Amino acid sequence: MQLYNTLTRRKDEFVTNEPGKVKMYTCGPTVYHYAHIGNLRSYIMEDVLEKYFRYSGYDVTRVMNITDVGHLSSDADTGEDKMLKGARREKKTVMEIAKFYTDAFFADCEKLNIKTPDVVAPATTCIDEFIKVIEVLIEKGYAYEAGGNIYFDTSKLEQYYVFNDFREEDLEVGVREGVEEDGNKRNKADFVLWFTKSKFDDQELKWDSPWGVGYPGWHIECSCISMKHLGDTLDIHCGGIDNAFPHHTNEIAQSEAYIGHKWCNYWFHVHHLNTNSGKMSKSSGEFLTVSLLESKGYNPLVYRLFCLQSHYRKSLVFSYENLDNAVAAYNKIVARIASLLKAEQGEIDKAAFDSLKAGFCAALDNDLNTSLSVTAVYDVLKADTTPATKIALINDFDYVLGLDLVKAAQAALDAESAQNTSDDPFVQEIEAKIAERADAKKNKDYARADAIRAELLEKGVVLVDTKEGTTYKIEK
RNA sequence: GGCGCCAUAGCCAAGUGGUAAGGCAGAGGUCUGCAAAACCUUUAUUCCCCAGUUCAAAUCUGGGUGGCGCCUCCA
Repeated sequence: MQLYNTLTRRKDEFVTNEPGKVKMYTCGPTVYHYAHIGNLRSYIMEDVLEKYFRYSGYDVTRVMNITDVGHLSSDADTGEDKMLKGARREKKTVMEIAKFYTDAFFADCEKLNIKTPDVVAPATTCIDEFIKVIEVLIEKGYAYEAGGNIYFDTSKLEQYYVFNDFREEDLEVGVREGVEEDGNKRNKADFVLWFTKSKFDDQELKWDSPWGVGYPGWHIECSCISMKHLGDTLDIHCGGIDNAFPHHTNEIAQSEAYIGHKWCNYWFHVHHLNTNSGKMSKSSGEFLTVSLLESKGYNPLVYRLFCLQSHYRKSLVFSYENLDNAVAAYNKIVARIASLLKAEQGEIDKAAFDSLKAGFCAALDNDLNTSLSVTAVYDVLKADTTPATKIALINDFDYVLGLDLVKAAQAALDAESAQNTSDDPFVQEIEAKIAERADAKKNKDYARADAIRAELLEKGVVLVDTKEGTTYKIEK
């Protein structure tokens, strides 16, 4: 499998440290608010990656952190902790906020068919590890104390800017509004490992440490959690592209300074979901959540398809027009599968199965080309082979795609057959109207027939005339 | 100011040297009392622009233009 590696800036053949085993780390959410669908794009693409590893036969161990402390809303110890800010907004404790939004995050993931990682570790459960690693970094001379905080000294590294050709003097500190430079730092790029001197005294979560009571910096958690659960080598580290610098750059700095050798070979970065006005973010602009899409009648899996139709390394523009495009595509695929399920199944054609599967794998082997993998589904639907073969293939692909295609088709068929036997008064009313319309049609009273059709449409019932009679669909 | 990514039809999008996949929308047709649905057919002489390399360029090189991201909150 070829994967684009941000570290080498090219597509590399994916080779694990230990044959057959993938150690995978994913930066998890900061649980101070709901995840928006842009955040979830990353988790969808990472889920596809993880599932494709498993589909390809790898034994995967995947770890994800939950940032429930230490994520300041700006550098230089001037910004509030995001968690604390959320807590204050909702008049709850930090831990209540963390619990609530962690649950909300995994509920969204479930709706999107995103598998929960093998290990999910909240930062607050690993404080001892953070302290241990920071102590070693100080011992080794990579970290220093200044103004009550512990900083990582980036000048001690041979190469700090691993993902970008930044030159320190070209970096503009405070390019963003509201960010001030921290005068305690020896070098521009240094970052805080442990805070004890916070400008706000009411920081809720604090722990004792050799440097005083305080709390960890944001970057240290991912390094420590990864090393705690996956050891001192990592095959692939995932996250949003905006985290490449500084977050992932700092992770590499800390981790490699601590363990003294190369840490992670592959860096997988998902690009952003944008709106017409630019990047979607929690702190500005539109706030689109899975629940909001559901309230507008969208199946969350349609959003998953929307993401899959693009490539993870391309920025994607969200619009309702584009999402509607995915709705139509999803419904059509499901309808075609439903008609396959109704047909005479036949035998599975092994040769056809293998060759269509090869096309699907070739797509994903090429830097996780999910757009082509969706095309592979269309190739199956169009192929000259038995329904049994097609359904087996789509089920097989859906392990990775996670679109519940056959399940949705089966549900549609079940709903159809339930209609015939339902004693729901609404259904009986529809049946009566259909019978009335059939009579009108027989008597060539088309005005009456059309009036009945319009009346039912008003109630969200769409009539479908077939040779066998009239069926209907109830639309949301 | 520095660094990076990207530009293919109305929209989404594949294609990394051999003559433009696929999907959605649209158009025409079959079916229908008419629709809808379904099915069939169809839709880019051309890939942001200008040079260059080559027998051959959407693809490689150089120079532009435009969009986006990062440069200490972000997935």
